[in-house]
Amino acid sequence: MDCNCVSDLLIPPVPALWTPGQLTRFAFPDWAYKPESSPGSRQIQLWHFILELLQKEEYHGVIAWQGDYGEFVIKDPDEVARLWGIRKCKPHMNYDKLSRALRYYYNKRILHKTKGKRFTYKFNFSKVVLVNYPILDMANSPFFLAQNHFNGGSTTPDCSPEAIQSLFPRLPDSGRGTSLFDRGTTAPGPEGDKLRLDAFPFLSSGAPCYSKPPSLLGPYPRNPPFDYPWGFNPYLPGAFSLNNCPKLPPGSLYPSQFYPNPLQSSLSQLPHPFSSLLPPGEAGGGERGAAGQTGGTNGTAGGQPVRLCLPPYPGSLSIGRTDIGAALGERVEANTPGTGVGLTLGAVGLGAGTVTGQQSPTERRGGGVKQDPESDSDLEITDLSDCSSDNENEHEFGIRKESSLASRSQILLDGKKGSVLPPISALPPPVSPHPLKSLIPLTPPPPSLPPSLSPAVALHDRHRETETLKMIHS
DNA sequence: TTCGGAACTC
DNA sequence: GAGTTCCGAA
Repeated sequence: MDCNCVSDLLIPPVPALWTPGQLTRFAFPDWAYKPESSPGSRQIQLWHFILELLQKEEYHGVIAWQGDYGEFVIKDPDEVARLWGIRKCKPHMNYDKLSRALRYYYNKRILHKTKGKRFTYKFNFSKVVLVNYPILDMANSPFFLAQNHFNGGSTTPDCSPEAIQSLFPRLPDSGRGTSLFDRGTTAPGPEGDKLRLDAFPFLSSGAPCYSKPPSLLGPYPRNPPFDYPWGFNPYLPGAFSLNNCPKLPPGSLYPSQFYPNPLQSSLSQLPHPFSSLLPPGEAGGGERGAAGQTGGTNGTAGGQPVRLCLPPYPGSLSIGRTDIGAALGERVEANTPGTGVGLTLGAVGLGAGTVTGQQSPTERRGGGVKQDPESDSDLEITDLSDCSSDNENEHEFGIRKESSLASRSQILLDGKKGSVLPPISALPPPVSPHPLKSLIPLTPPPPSLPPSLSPAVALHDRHRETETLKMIHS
């Protein structure tokens, strides 16, 4: 009898950038989570499954990103094995077998073990990328070589513009798409496939630019991995924001990415491919969006020069702010002259991990609450009653939905635990202060935009007023 | 706890 | 090919 337990399991792709409701610590390209990237969900590969779990907030108590970029820890090996067994209709799956399957990836260089850390593995995303999109020779890119543990990744990552550029042999010049490459309508063939930078949000993980990427979760330090001059802290909101990096409004505890509308409006200002981060129909949304689509003059309001606000990457990033910014700017400007781009923080995860005291898997086993029906991020674990053959213990497999909503409510609503949202100082650092992560124009928006629509604009105006007053006083 | 060989299934 | 299962070794 065929196993139908997961035959209908189709996990929708998730956006490359996370909304506040999708609190996660890393943003990986959506294809990395797509079950269709493997030959059918029924034959989902383990590493895809791992990514799925890692993606889902409700499983952060079971498996979660931790430590270096791409590194994850299996907090509950038995639970992960159980979920994997459910997925594969292998009721007798256990961690020993699961780990054997993970070890199977060692030789394939998709995973490797983090020595000295229990149940901790690390994705080799350069390999993963190659598996999915071999056209990107990332394995040979200095950008990724430095991250690659299999070629002596302890070397300082090469974050030079050339290294970064080596990842993107072709940059799009117009239009937007929904996949890794925009399929050029006028230029079929290799030149018609336009790489979407936004399909690689993980490039912004910071890992390639960090000798030691920021640690993320509970027991790990949350300070920036290195010191920044002038007290710059990339993990604070607005650290990369516009106009000499003014802070976000007081209520904005998180970078703009966590606010859908600001995100959209910000992205919509950007030239392609950054504007393509927005869903179709939204990229041009707002009064400032259209210019980005047309490669127009957005980002240069008032004729101000292009300015970039980049963190000074240490180590190999001797190029510092302006250099890499110029490199990026040049690339962007090649397509959209005069477009200013700035860099903002990567996604900050609020995850329900060790910080929030979420339910243990055992506790959640009794719950079975289907949470957030609107979310597309639920892992569809279905009954194994249809599982075939050796499922003599199939009664052990039930539908167990994790009630992450409850834990999320605790995070967000329980005043004792979080007071709506934890203070920014209590937040884990965002993972990716990398320039490619999210780019926001640094120049002020056109005056047509009511300040009420943009707290950042209001701040900017306030800042200008302050500057004016200072000038008057001086 | 981690590893890898070997046989095996699908 | 991609695991799964079993097992002994470190």
